[in-house]
Parts: sequence; C-alpha cells; structure tokens
Amino acid sequence: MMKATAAAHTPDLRSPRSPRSAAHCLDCAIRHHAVCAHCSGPELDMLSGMKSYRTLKAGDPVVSMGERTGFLGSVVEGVASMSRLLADGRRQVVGLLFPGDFVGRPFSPVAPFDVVAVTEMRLCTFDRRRFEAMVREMPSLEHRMLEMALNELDSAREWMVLLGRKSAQEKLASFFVLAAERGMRLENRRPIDGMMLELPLTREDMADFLGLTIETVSRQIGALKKAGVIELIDARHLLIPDWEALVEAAGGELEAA
Amino acid sequence: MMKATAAAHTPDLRSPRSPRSAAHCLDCAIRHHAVCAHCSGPELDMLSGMKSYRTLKAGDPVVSMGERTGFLGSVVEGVASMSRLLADGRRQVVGLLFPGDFVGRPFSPVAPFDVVAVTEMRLCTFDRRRFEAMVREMPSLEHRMLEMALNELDSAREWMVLLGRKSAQEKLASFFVLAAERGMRLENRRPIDGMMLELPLTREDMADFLGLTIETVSRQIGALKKAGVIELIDARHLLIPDWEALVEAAGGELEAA
DNA sequence: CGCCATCGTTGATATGGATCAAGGCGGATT
DNA sequence: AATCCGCCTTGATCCATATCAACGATGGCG
Repeated sequence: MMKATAAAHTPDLRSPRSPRSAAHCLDCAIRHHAVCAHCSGPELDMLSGMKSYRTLKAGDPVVSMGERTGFLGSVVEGVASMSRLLADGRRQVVGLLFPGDFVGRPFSPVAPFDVVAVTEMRLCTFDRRRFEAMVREMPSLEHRMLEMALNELDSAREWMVLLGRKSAQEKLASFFVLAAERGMRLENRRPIDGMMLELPLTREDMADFLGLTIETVSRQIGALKKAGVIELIDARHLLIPDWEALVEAAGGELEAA
Repeated sequence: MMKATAAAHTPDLRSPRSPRSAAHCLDCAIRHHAVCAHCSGPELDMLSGMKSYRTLKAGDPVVSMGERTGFLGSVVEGVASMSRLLADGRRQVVGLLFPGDFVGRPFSPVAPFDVVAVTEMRLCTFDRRRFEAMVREMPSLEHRMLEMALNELDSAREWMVLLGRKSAQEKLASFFVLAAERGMRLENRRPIDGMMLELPLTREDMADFLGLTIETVSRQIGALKKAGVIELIDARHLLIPDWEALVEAAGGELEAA
C-alpha cells in the first residue's frame, strides 16, 4: 500500500509519447503553469511552432555562468538547480527549477548563474531572439513574464530569510515544505497528512541550497525523524505524517516558490 | 579637505525646492533611474498628473507585511529596508531600497514584507489601481517593470550567495561594496579609490541584512579597518583607500543591486 | 548643564554547525 | 559473487559566530 503510494508519486518520465516532443502546446503538461499559461489560441500556435525539446540526464549542465545562451525555455519534467560557484569551491544553490518554471535570463544574454539538471529532465526551449521579440510584441506574454518574475522575487527573498536567520533544523524542514508544495503544484493539489515526498536532490545539493554541510544535513534529517516530524523510507523518500507539524518545524509559513 | 569631501557626499535632503513636491517628472532626480525611465513625453505627463509625494523620517513604516496598501511608488531620496520579522523576534532584511527603486508589490495587494524608512526619505507614489491599469495599457512601462524585476531577482540571488556561504568579514566588505555602488549609481559614476562612503544603516540593520549580530558587525568592521581595507571616520562614515582591495575582501565581484 | 536613551564597542564565554575521520550501504560493472 | 564507487551516516573535535555582560560615545531634552 505504501509501495503503491510511492509508485504513484514517482514521475513516469518516458511513458506518454515519443522521447522527442509533445505534439502541440495544447497537450502539454505544463500548459497552465508555464510562461505560456495565459496565451490564447493563435499565440499558442506561434509558440508551438518555434519550440523544441531537450532531454537531459541528472548532472547535465543546462547553462553555465557567463555563457551566452541562445535559448530560453521552460522545465517540462524533472528538476534543475541554479547555483553560483565561488573561486575557492564554495557553492550556493540560489533556486530550484521545477516543471513550469522559466529557464534563462531574458534581455541579458550572459547567464548570471549555472543551471544544472539535478534529475533526468525535459526542457521546452525557444530561440532567444525570437522569443524576446515575441514578448515585446505580445503584452499578455510580457505580463505573464512579469507576474512570474515578481513571484520568483518573493520566493528568493523568502529564502533569504531562511539562509540568514533559520537554524539548520528549520532549514531542513523548510526545504521539505518547499519540495512538497512544488511537487503538488502541477496537479493543483495541496500537501496532505501522510503524503510521501520524493527528494529530488542529493545531500550535497540540499546542503548547498540551505547553506549547510552534507554532514549537518544528514544529522538534522535524523533529528527531524527522531522528533517524529518525518519518517524515512530511504535516503530519497520520506513520509510527512502531519503537515502542520512540519510547517511548524520550518519556523512558520513559507510562500510557495 | 576630508571634511569637504564628506560634505559633498552628504545628501542635501531639503534644499532644492518646497518640501511638497517636484513640479514635473521631467525635473525629477530619478527620472532616468526609476520605473518611469523609458517613458516618453505624453506617458510622463500622465504619470506626472497622478503622482504624489510622501516625506518620511528614519524609522517610519512605509508598508507593513500583510497590509493591503493602496499605493505603489519609487524612492526619490533616502533609503528604506524591506524585512521580515519572525514570530520569535528574529529579523532578516531582504533588500534595501535606494533612490530609483520601486516600492510595493504590483498585482498583489497584500505586502509580502515590511518596508521601513532607514533614513529620512522622500517617496513618489501612485494610486495602485490607476498605476496597475496604466501598466497594462502601456507595454513600454510594463517592459520596464519586467526589466527592473529581473535585475532585482539577480541581486536577490546574489545576496543569497552571501547569506549562505560568505564569512562575516566577507559579508561586511560585500555590504560596503553594495552601498558604494548604489551611492554612485544615481550620478552614473563608479566607486573610486579614496572615496568616502556614508553608511545609511545602523549596526542593527546591517546585522539583520547580513544575517549576523550587531557585535559581530562591530568586530568585523574593526577587523577590516585593522587590515587596512577601510578607514573609519566615524561610526557612519568610512574611506575606501583601494576599491579593488575591498572587492577582493568581499570574496569577488557582486552584481550591482 | 546634566540626564537619559540610543547606538556602538569591547571582553568573556558558550554553542551550533563545520571540519576531520571512519565506515556502511546499494547499485553498477565485470 | 566480488569489487568498486558514489552517496550517505556517524563520531570526535574544532572554531566562527552567538550570547551575555559591561561600558563608552553621542545627541536630544528638561
């Protein structure tokens, strides 16, 4: 029974259609969550005509900091990280990109951060120039971009609170809250008591996202488990017996990223 | 001589005209730096007609988290902080608002953070509904908003790197870099060796911005002084003898906020 | 002028998380 | 089935920063 739940949450990456692409944007899984969410029929046709897909394996670079990238796009399936590597090897993950999230920095060709696939993933991409031109001609698309940018800005600031002021344990709990909320979002559902959560990140990526070391991540997961806030299935899967207790352990509400 | 330099940098807040307002946007100090930067003549007339000014003293609240604010606007003079206060009193400053910066959260009436004047300041405000309607009708204005939001997003992520991975001393040096760059920006100048920097924040605000305590802020300022990276004039004024040395102490380049 | 409040500095001590070190587990390769 | 390697956990110790405490400087106000 628990196995069944686990299976139901495991992304079935390759099943629905050919590995290459989804025929038309109308059939796309992220249709109502991505930058194209508010596009009308003809607008969607136009996007549909210029999109192309990329499939990536965990660990594959998507864009590198400083690079001039010729494309912009959306995450369709899987998860990517945006991060900055300092000269001495310290690394900070500044955001995760889930399905529906926008990839790339419009109107500035030089990438400000590294983007790396952290799971197997599928990306829907557009030629940068054509997409930017389209944005400038379609106010509804530009409005959608603004709406998304403002939401990401709120989320980034929310995360600054975590990085600057939360304890290691609160950081871990907050990460689980974030991952659970984002995991449910595509299906327009909310996290519920007893739900299973699949962690898309390694301990190292979690550490770099939370401003901690892998050892502290490991120990604080252990502490949350001992406190009964989570139950571990394996290193990458956990159960959340009581959602409110988890939010509590996270030190109060987070805005969904 | 040093006194003269100091005077030249001290904002002369009340001098130019009546406390109430600047006549027309064309004469405004932030004309080319604020949300109105790309507006053409007729557009500017429209904004000019709907603006009104607010003057605030250091410590005055601008908007409170959770509040429904009826206005949006721009900082004209002075500096404000955006922050979040946790239930137990911990506080994190998530951003500073300098002249030209946008104030308020468009398209979402509930303020996600507290905004407080940290110096005496002057604000140019617009009725939220009228401004939002104008944005939706003027693609150039909406494009400018998007451009600003994307820049702020880059800055916020940059700051996440600082909060998650930098040492206390690097944090202080980075803050001085930020303050110096922002101080020079309005005049389209870059920081130079020997420049004087006026700190707009108390030690407490700096601590909350950097994720530190006031004692650590005080000690690390002392350490940077001993290292010769800065010279203290008084608690609120310092000299930067060597700009590159300061950037170095900050642990590498910051993108200007 | 002297009081008080706010702000900042400095010193002593405590501690949360980092660092250093060792070993376990599971999956891929052969 | 044995080996290996990446990933994770656990233990011992260290250290950067927090905390606790006292005091100094500055400026507003009676």
